Amino acid sequence: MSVSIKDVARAAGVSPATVSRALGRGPVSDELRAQVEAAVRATGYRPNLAARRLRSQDSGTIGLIVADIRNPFFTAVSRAVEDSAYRAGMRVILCNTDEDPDREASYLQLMHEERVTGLILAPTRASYEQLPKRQVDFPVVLIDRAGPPGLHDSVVLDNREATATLVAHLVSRGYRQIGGLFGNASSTGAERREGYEAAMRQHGLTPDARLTAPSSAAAQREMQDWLRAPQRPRALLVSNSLLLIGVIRAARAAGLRIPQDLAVAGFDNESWTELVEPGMTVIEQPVEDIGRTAMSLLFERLKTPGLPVRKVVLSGRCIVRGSTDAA
Amino acid sequence: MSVSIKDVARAAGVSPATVSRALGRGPVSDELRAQVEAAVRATGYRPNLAARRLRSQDSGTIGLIVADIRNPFFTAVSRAVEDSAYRAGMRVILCNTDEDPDREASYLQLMHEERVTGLILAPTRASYEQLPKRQVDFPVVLIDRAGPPGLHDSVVLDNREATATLVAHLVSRGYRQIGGLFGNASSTGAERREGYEAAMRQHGLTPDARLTAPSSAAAQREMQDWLRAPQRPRALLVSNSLLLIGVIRAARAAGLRIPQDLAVAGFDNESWTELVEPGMTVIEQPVEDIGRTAMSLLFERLKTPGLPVRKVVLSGRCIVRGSTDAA
DNA sequence: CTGAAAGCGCTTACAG
DNA sequence: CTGAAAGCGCTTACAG
Repeated sequence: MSVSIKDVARAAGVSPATVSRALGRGPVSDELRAQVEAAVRATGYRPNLAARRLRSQDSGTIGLIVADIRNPFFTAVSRAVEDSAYRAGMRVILCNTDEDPDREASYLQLMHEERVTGLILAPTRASYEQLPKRQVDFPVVLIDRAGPPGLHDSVVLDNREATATLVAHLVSRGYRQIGGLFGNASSTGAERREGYEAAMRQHGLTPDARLTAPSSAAAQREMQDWLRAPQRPRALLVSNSLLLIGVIRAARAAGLRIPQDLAVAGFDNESWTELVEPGMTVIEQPVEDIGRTAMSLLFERLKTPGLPVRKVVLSGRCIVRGSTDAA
Repeated sequence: MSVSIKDVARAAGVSPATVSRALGRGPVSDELRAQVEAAVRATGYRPNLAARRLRSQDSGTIGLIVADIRNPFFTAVSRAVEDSAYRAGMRVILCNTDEDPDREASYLQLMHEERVTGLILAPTRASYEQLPKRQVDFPVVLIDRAGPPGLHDSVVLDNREATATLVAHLVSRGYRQIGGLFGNASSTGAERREGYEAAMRQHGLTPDARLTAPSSAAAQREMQDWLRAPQRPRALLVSNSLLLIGVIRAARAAGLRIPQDLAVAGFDNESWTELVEPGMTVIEQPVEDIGRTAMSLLFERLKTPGLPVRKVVLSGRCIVRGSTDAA
């Protein structure tokens, strides 16, 4: 069937061991190396990674489990992770849980079966309590969502700071009836909600938070009635860009203009948030940094397993646009 | 280190072969099966996929090489492919070329080293001529972009029909100076350009096509001068959603209102194309179908290698919105 | 620097 | 139905 290292060895007139060394970093004379390289070209040989991994006991693979690849935040983080891995000569296995704990559990199992070198994980909210119980044979770095303290390295946004910034911004623009819409499937939604509520109280205002399944459609449904209620919010803080789409749709369906009738502030600086009139005020997350930092934490832990658990908290950047400026 | 099948065998009081059979589809008595399952639980055993693949000569893996995972079209197709694969009990290796032929070549090599069962590929334009020369050990299905005729199965959009539809729509709205902006990195961009030019001539109009690197920023740069030229187009056909973002930005920078000063029609029904005022007229691609069909073609070819080469051409759906309605 | 040999963890004919 | 044995394609001590 496929060309093996033995075929190359035969063609080069050397032993399989020498072929292996010539392709890797082993000591081989220039003469034999040239013969091997010629034989590789002649035979079209490609090493079998399954065999290599089995023998070397090193998968050379990083696992990456994200919650929703449709969320551009995770797409961007994935790209950063893959770039880092590629540079380090490692492969990435990307899996998408869709916020489903069962799928997450099955992917976690897959990571073991693949014997990954390390794992970068955005855990579903339901898996939070499971994390300490689950024994893993490889280092784990949590992204976007922190787990139980002191368990795994993590890199997250400063959600408290970000929500405080948005609330302060809205208050400074004169808004007082500020509602909040948060995803119910992640600790991130929960943290942003807490940050929002704390900030509201600090300003002497009454928080008015709602939770929704993390999709545009669910968010739109949740907003439908709320925006038509007499006590509807005049401004809205929305915890991610998928929900934001639903909010905008609901506002339009209810005949509410942004920002005149309803101010809106969200998360993630997607291209479209600038294009949709009057421009959306958002917290921009340092997506590249999150991915890169996660890989750094992973590599450092692989090198020095005894390191204390580290939590890296990154700041977002508030981009003010027309959606919060009723003037 | 890790628990192996021998450890499970010892714990269950059976041979490794029996453990293997109990975990697979082999014939095992209910009694021994129960013992094995208990031993698996007790030991926390996870099969080593590298070993399994090496021995069984079956990677159980589908390769998926896309051109740009930031393009939501490919994100959506990827999800469909992964769903199909998951249901078939297969894994997917997702790689992203960023339209770089070198990266594509290196990923193609990776696919060989992983001994993938089959490959789904959106080839870069530069690789088009290489395709026939490249010998592959597994079936390949091309998506989004067809290769040389008769070489590989493929599933593509009917680009000619789609562009004809858009041109006819614009003409029916009274536009005659209709320009076209197309990506220069893919055969898709080229096909849409040809379709556009043919349709323009059919309507007795002069085509005015420009090419650009496939990013929002490049598109914006390309449009900058064009939109300020005296002979600027009054309507614009844009070949994907990334370019569309650049076009909208450039139009705004030039102070042109959509659609009053410039009508715009594009591809891919992203959420934001509805939200950005006055709504973008687009061709919606059947992304789910594309992914699913690609997997079907692959599985059918694996089952029946002798099948003739098939090209599945799917129709897009034209969604008319305000961006082409200056009325 | 080079080769012969062992072995990574599985699966699968081969006997029974 | 079950087990002993061979072997998938590599890499890596071990000798020389």
